[in-house]
Amino acid sequence: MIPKGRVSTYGAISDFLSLGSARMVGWALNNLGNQREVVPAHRVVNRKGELSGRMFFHPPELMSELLKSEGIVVIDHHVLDFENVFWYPRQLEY
DNA sequence: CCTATGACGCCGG
DNA sequence: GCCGGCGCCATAG
Repeated sequence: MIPKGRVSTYGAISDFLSLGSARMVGWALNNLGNQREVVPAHRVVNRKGELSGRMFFHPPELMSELLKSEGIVVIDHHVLDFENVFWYPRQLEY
């Protein structure tokens, strides 16, 4: 659900879905399997706006490339202007 | 069973 | 704001 041009965090998603642990979001993303195509995993960063999961992309630079193609500026593995780009999960948004 | 290890994050000092 | 400690929970060994 994360809109293009925005990013969310492991903690926010865990909180919204009441998963009990932000780690579970990382676990889920790592076990997407065939759903990799429909889940925008590249839009999930840690609470500091850092691309902590970049090593799971092939190649690793793909994560920042995807974000850049959506208008997000990434500098040194960090989302620029993170506070304003951050998106907290809601019901739906069009 | 028990320990260690994470795509993590809150809290206290 | 940084850092250590700890809670979190699925998995591997």
